[in-house]
Amino acid sequence: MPTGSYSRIYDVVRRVPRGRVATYGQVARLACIPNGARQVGYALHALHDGPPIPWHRVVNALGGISLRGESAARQRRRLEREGVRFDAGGRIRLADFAWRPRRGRGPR
DNA sequence: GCAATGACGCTCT
DNA sequence: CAGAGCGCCATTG
Repeated sequence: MPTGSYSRIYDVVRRVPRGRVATYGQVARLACIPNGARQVGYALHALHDGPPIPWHRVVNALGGISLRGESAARQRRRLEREGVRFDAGGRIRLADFAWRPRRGRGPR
């Protein structure tokens, strides 16, 4: 484990409900890390395996998959299996599938 | 400790 | 609408 900072990111990603997606920037913000979108991607990459985190529900701000090669195809596959639809451009319509968490969500 | 890298985001062209 | 450039911050060599 690199640092405890990632725990916060994992905690947020774990809250993303099935059939919905969150953007890297959104996760970063929810994890109290403004402008930390890259760190979210970095954290998920380090996720090699172990904790049951729905990393595949995290996409970029354009609603597309930032991964390359087989990894991207695999993520898309999983999302489609959850009901997430992709358009002809391989992008998700965030207006319909973006996760809308309720602020705070914890106490209060 | 500095330089380079990266599963990003926003703005301009 | 698509592509390129710059900024952001943590991890790694």
